[in-house]
Amino acid sequence: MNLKELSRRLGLSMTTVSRALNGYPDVSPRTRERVVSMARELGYAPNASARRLTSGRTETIGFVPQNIAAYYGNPYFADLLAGIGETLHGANFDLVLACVPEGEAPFEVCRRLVEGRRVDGLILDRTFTEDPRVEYLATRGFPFATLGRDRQAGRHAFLDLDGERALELATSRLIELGHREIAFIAADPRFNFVRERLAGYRRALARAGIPWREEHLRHDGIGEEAGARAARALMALRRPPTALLCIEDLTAIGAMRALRALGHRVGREVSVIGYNDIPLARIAEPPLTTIRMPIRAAGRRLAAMVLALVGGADPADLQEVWEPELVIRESDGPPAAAMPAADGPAAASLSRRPTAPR
Amino acid sequence: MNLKELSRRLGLSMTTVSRALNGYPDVSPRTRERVVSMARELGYAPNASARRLTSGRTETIGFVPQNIAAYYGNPYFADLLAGIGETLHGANFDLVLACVPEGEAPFEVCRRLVEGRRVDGLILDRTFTEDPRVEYLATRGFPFATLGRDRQAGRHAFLDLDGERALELATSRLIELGHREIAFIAADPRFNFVRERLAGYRRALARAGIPWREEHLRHDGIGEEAGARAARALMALRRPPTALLCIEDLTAIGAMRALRALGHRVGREVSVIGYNDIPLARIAEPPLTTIRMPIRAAGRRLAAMVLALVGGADPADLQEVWEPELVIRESDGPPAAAMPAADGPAAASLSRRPTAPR
DNA sequence: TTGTAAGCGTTATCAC
DNA sequence: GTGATAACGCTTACAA
Repeated sequence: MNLKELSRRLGLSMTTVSRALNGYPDVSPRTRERVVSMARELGYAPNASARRLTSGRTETIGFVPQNIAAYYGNPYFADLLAGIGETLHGANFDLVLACVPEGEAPFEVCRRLVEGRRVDGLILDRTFTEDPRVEYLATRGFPFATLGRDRQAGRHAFLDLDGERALELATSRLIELGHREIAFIAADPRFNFVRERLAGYRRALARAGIPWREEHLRHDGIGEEAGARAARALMALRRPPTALLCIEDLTAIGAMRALRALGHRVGREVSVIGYNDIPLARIAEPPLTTIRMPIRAAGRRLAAMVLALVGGADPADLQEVWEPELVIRESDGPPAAAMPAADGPAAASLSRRPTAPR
Repeated sequence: MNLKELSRRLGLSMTTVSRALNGYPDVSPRTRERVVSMARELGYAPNASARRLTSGRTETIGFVPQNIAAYYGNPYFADLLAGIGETLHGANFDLVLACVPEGEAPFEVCRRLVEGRRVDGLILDRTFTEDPRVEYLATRGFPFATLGRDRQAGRHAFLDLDGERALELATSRLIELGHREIAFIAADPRFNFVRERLAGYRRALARAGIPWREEHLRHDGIGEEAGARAARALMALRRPPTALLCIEDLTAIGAMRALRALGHRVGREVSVIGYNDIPLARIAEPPLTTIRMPIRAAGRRLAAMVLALVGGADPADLQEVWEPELVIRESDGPPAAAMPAADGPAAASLSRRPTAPR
């Protein structure tokens, strides 16, 4: 069933039927009613390809992750997509998910979508500081929004949870608790979100006059295994840290497991702070102190931004930075040396590797 | 830049250019070379909508989850999508992700995709025993594959990890270890995967002559919180179970946390078995005994199936059941009453609520 | 080997 | 209000 056939049966022209169906004003109420009911009866649905070809709009938005492998096992992904998808669905837009296979350039995938006119707009996640995707799209003036800022951020829509501020918050808290040996388990520093958070970490250290130590910075990656590995390496240092900041909750959970296996009581001798506040964080042992990232809401907002861009909005009006919030649970506390019954001055003392019970 | 313009510049007809670009044999090597290099130079890329309209093929596959909310916080989702996306990408197909918002019928979403001719095929996950999506698609003869079987399974392509067999395996193992009070933390029984696994659980119990107890079956849901809640409820029973089978790893992880909080040592007094073998399972405390689900490979296979269907394959030839594998780690063991130093006969004794240390 | 021309199913621009 | 008719950009018989 197509427009032609439908209008033939109605004894009307395609024009009139099309207008009736698309809610144009210049059609008589009676005609519209006839058309609509007949269309329903015959199960008419317009052919999306034809409509797209004619109108020039695809009513489709693409999502291009940096590398989908990076999301393996990460609960964060479903929530982000759910938020995006929900909003697009409400606008009658489709969501195309571009899965960039290992070894292929995400940039090429973007290009395929843009040049083939397969999408009206794009959403990018986990951008690199120098990101060919961003460069390509920004130069072309193509509508897109990123989760997180990058070097080109002035030229496009973005939504960012202020990662620098977040890590400043987390680091400062640890410092206030009395920690001076604070490590950071990060990931590939090409990621903007890694770079940003790192900056916050270093700034907080600097402000407190704590020297920054190279060996306290790890780039193992995001997963639990990476977190565990990094934690083991850190605790094996001659001067092991008393607190571990982690790039994500999953990383923190891995780190906590490793710490426990080494006999440390997390939240007592060693503090751990995560990032994102995934559901698992609340239920972790001990419950994880972390930065809250309203990821589903972020997905919704990103989708709304791209829809606005497609509707002609100015990217400059679509640049948001959300304030981070530190959710304090039980995985952090004063360092062992600063505990009530401890000897010596609290904050400035060197940390010692505690010999935990059990 | 479009075909018309490109052919004008080349001094060739659109036909010839189209053929040269699409690799048809009846075009001279010299011409093809000229065409290809000029196309590249001018950055020509065919308009997907136009091609779709003409060819009648969209080169797009849709994925319609039952309810995306059910995946919140579930790492399983990213892996499944990655597998699907990878394979589709290799075939130059797009992946449309349909996010069904809360309260809306997934069936309607399917219909929109099918009737608007937005996709050539569909992949469904987490089907219900009576699933309007399946009914609709199967009746229409539309190409689609499901992850898991359902009542209509004879009529469509599917891939299923044998959940019944899997739970038989897991349950039998617990029985062999000496357990007789074995609970099952399940989820909404409308899900086929829940029903199947439940059947395996009951069959194994029946074969061992263990009476099936209603109060040992829970339908709390999949997340960690649900698992924790169910575990607490079960352990509060007058005759608490000595072993907990869980519908997914996340459920099991939640249950283990709750058990520990109650003072039980998981793998000693109480056994727990999960399902899926997500990355977290290996690193859980204790490492979780579970059913291995090669979810990314499943995604790949599902995509390949739909591609085959679109290419004209017979659904009857695309029905696979994969053998489950039990990954034994440390979350299961003999029941407390059957431990070496225990009194009385091993297997048949009533379990007692152990009073754990710490 | 190459070209002509007829669609594909819409929407949009005109007249009437 | 309604109806011809021309795009939209491509593929593909059919001719040459």
